[in-house]
Order: sequence, then structure tokens, then C-alpha cells
Amino acid sequence: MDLSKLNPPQREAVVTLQGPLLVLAGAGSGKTRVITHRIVHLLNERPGHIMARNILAVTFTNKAATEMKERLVHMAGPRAQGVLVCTFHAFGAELLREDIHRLGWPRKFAIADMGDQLAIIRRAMRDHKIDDRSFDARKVLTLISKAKNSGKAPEPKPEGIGDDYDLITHMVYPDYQLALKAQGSVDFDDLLLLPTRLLREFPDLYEKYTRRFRYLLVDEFQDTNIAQLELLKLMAGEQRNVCAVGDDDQCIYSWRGAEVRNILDFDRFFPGGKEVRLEQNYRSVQTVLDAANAVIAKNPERKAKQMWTDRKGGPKVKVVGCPNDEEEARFVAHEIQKHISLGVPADEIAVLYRTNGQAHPVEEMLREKNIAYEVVGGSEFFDRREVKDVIAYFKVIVNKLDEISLMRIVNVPSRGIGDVTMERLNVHARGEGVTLWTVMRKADTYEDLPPGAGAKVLEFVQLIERYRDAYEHGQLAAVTRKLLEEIGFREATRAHATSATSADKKLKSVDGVLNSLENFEKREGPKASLLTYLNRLSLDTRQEEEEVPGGHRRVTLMTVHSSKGLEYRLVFFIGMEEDLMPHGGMQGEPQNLEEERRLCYVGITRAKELLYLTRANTRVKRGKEVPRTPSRFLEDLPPEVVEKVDLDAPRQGPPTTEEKNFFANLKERFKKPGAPGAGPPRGAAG
DNA sequence: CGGGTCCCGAACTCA
DNA sequence: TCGGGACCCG
Repeated sequence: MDLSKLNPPQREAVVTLQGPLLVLAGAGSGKTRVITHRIVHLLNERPGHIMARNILAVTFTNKAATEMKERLVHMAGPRAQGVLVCTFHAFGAELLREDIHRLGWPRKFAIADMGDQLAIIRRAMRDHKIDDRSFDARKVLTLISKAKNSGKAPEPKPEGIGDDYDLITHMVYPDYQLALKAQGSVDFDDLLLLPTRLLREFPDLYEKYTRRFRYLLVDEFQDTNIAQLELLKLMAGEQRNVCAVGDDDQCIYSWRGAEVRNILDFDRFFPGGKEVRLEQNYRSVQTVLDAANAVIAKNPERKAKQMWTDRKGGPKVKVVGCPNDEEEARFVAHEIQKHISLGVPADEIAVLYRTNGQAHPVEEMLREKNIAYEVVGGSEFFDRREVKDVIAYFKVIVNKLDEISLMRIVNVPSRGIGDVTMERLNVHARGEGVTLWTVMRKADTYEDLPPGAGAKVLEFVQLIERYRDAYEHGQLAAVTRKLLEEIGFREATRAHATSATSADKKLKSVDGVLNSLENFEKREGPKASLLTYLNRLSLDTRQEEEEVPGGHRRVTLMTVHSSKGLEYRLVFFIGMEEDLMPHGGMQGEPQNLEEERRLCYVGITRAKELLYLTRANTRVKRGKEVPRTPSRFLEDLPPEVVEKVDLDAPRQGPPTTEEKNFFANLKERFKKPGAPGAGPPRGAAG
């Protein structure tokens, strides 16, 4: 491998193999290069001594893991297949898959998604006579997750401390944890916490895993939480060959428990290690980097880094003010069209936003102009009712203890098993101290059920058990097709829809599930099972990539969060307004300005050549048009690298030639007849 | 008792 | 804009 292509700090990060190493990798500093080279170097350095299976590389997303693995195999050949590259959560799941039974969970445990979590919390709240409408279960879930991640036991707090939510959380937490275990499930936090427990409590497991994984590498270290750090410290063993790569300026997941201190205090957690700083940015032109540096400079408590580039100059950052969100979208679509026609490949263009909802107007305009695009994330698909229902069938078939899913589908489609029936059966289950499923299997022996209900319940039980068997032996997609056919799922879905178009959409989503099953089977081959499918679903929220005819390149739309680690020649960062960027406080939490600033920094640094920062004067929110004020971050930009474009305000002085061209290109948008708010905006020079 | 309809309230970033 | 809950009817 050729190390001469690396700059000195990069080289140092690659060849420092023993002991703790913190690599502070600024945006665009060739981080991925360093990581992959380092792993290949490990494999080359002491052949026969360091095997691929001794290396664990942890990434932030599954996508990053897949790409890194591909790169490794490309660089080092098939032997790199043995390197384990995955997310912390996937690693935790893998470890639990082997040894969770030591803690009393079934080996075939399920991973509870957010819907499951909320349902359990709501039920626990109701058990405590807490009205789940006056108190938000999501908030409780957030608090429980925080408590779990900071290592707090599910103990009630002493009286008089905290507010209502603290109180509720401490009442609900123990129930929540018990209910999860009772239905053989773990939540996302458990995927980190339970492996830690296993390594702490069972010396043989500590031995087993620390001997196998002797070289650890963690990417995006700034976004790890306390639980992940604890797990990492254990996995590091006595040798502590831990390489952490990250950038404190890009810590954007503190709402999920990410702890900037993990990177700031790395030396405290892994004393005696080395620190390397990568400060040369290979990605962006000077103007973009200047804008980014100016925004992030205002944050206190940073590891002082001075990012620089030798790509001097570059086009100015365009700060565009628009009358409203629709015009903003129109502008973005128009500019995209222009740049594509000038030869910029569509997949080198990205539209970034703070919240998923901002994508809609842009999508509409792009569709109108026939510009191919893809929306990343926005787990929309698996949030759809029909999809959730089908998934719930899978969950029950795999795990009859999953009462949340069971209750969800027992009467979907309607089969005459109503609330009263299930309530009575629940009472029996509790009275006899057995599971709901056990009671349902002998539903015909209870006399207090509505007439005919017992027989219907039995029929349902037999249906599920029959399909449990069918899935063991048949193809996932084929069996599912048969199941949906037998229960009349499509007909019921169609009947349930309010219009023909919505029925179409719903049926398409059902097809989507079948497609995703088929793809899964293709990928996994014979080891594909319903259980592995469900697990992959919870760990990897990526949507199935749609087949694009002719492999056309597409513009990418995504949140700033999803854009972490990616780069594009052309970036539109939209909605640069107060309350959006920086975003207002979430779920009663105070606004975290420092994090919003980092988020802004991440967004800006995605751009390689040209950056647009757009904002609107009014925006439709909850069906109402509300006035907006420009983001304070815009004021931090150095004037000399910025070109202001106001499509909404009278301009001062004569337009520059560049502006004239700019507006000439915009003329087309006023030709559109009947467009709401059409007509030249005040003072537009066109 | 079960199923359909209507109305009201909330919506943020993700493994 | 959508989903959940209350309410009413068969």
C-alpha cells in the first residue's frame, strides 16, 4: 500500500497501531481514507499475526458500514471480508444473539421499535391511572432512554424531586423494562447496555470477545453516547488498541444521548494515548470553508482546529431570500434545472433541510420540472398503517409473546374479535398468571365472552400457528402473499381507503413489503428468515432502493442529519430561518444553540463547490402562513464570501452583471400562469 | 357488541 | 395533513 499519498498527520494516524489513538478529523479531511488505509495497514503490518477477524470497525450508519466494507475488499482483497464492520447497535445485537440467554432473555429475542416502545409505555401509564392523552408518552420514552443510557437503575426517585414527567418516568420505567423482557424483546438502548452487562458479569465472555477483537476502530466518535463508551472501554481489554475518529464540531446527536465529552475527554477515558489532528480540507473551495469556519468559530469549548484548504477562491456563497416556502422551492428547482443543463450530474446535487417536512414543496417542484430525485431517510414507508399491520403479523408469527403486535392485528382485517373480547381474555390471562396467547388458545372454554367470539379467537390462533409453520418451510414473500390472500388483507385495505387514489397508494405499500421481502431473500439466500428480516428492519431503516430505469442519476433530498459524511458539488441548504435553523426547542427541551450551530456547520461543509443558503419570509406551518425571520447564523458569514440575493425586497443600487444574468434565468418562473403568488416580487430586477 | 364516521389535536433529527 | 379517540348506529 502506498502511504506516500497521505499527508503527514494522516500517515501518522495510519501507522500508529498500538495503544489508544484519537484522530481529530475535521470536515473533508480525508477521514475515510485514513480509516480504510489504517485497516489495510493492520492487515499488512504483521501478516499471520493480525487477522481480519481480530479487527472491529464501528460506523455510525449501516450505509457507512456497507461502503467501508466494499472499499476494504477493493483495497485488500477477499481477506478483508473477515473484518467486522457495523454499527454499535448491530454489533450489540450480534453479541446478544449468541449470549443473551445468560441474562434470561430468549435467544430469539426481538428488537422493539419506537412504536412498540410507545405502546408499552402507554399501557404502563394506563395501569398507573395516568391519562396518556394529557401526558405525552414520547416524552416519557425520551426520559427513560436518557435514564438507561446514563446508567441509572429503574428506581423511583425520592419524593419531591422533579416535575410530573420525572415522576411518571420513574413510575413507568420498571414496568416498561419488565414488559419488554416479558415479551422477549430488547430496545435500542439494551443493544448497548446488555452486552456491557455480559462483559462485566461473565469473565469467560469478556475473555472471548476481547481476545477476538484486538483492534478497535470507531468512526464518528463525537456522536457516541455514554453506553457506547462503556462498551468500548470494556471491549478495549488490557491492550486498549482503540482508534477513535471524529470531529467535535460535528456532534449533532446529543438529543439521542451523544456526549461531546467522549471526544473532548478521550485522554481521560483512555490515558496515555496519542492525538492526531487532520486540518487540511480536501473537499471544499475557500469560500465555502470560510463560511463554515465563521459559523462554527462562535462555539465555545472546541478542540481548537484550524481547517484550511488549498482550493483558493471559488464562487461566493449565495444567500437567497424568498417571499415564501413555495417560491423557495421553485427557486431551488429552477437552479437545479439550470445546473443540470450546464452539465452538473444530478447525483452531485443535494437539497438539505432541518426537518423532513420541508422536503414536500421541493419534491412537488422537482416533479413538475421532471427532475429525478430521491428522498433519503424519512422512514415514511414503514410508518404507513398497512405496512405496520403486515409487520405486526410477522412479529406475532415469530414471537407469540409480543402482545402489543398481537393486539394490533387480532382484529385487522375485522374478524369479529372486538375490544370487549380481548379485554375479557386479558383479565383471564392476568388472573391465571399466564400469557395472553395461552388464554387465547383455549378461548372456547370461557363463558363470559360474546357469543361466537371464542370460536373466532381459536380460528385466529390456528391461522397464526399454521403460518408459523409455513414460514419455517416456505419462501418469505410467497408465504406472505398467501397469508394476505387468506385474510383478505388487500380487499380490506381497499375498502378502508377514503378514495381510489389513496387505496392505490395503500396497495402499493403492501406490494412494497413484498418487494422488500423478495430483495431480502435474494440478498440473504437460504439463511433468510422472518426473524432475521425483522431484525434487519429495526437496525437498518434505509428504504429499499428503488430500481431506477437506465440507472439515471438523481438529485438527493435529505435532512442535515442524514447528510453527515456525504459531499456534493452543489448544495442547497434551505430554510435558513430562526426556529428552523437554529431549530426551536424540542419536546419542551430548551433550544441547544451550540448543537444547532454544529448542525449548520455540517450542512455547509457538505458543499464542494457551490453553496446556496435559502430562506423564506413566510412559511406554511400547520396549514397556516406564518412570518419568518432570517437565521442568526447568516449574520455570522463573512460578507466578502457571500452574495446576497433577495427575491423579496427592494434592492439597493443598480444590479451587477452577475445579478442580471441571475434574474434573467429566473424569468421563466413568472411565466407560469395561475401560480399562487405569481407576479414579479417587489424590486426584482427582472 | 362491533364497526363506521366524524372531529380534534399534534407534527422535529434516528440506530 | 394524518391518526387516534369518541360517539352513534346496525
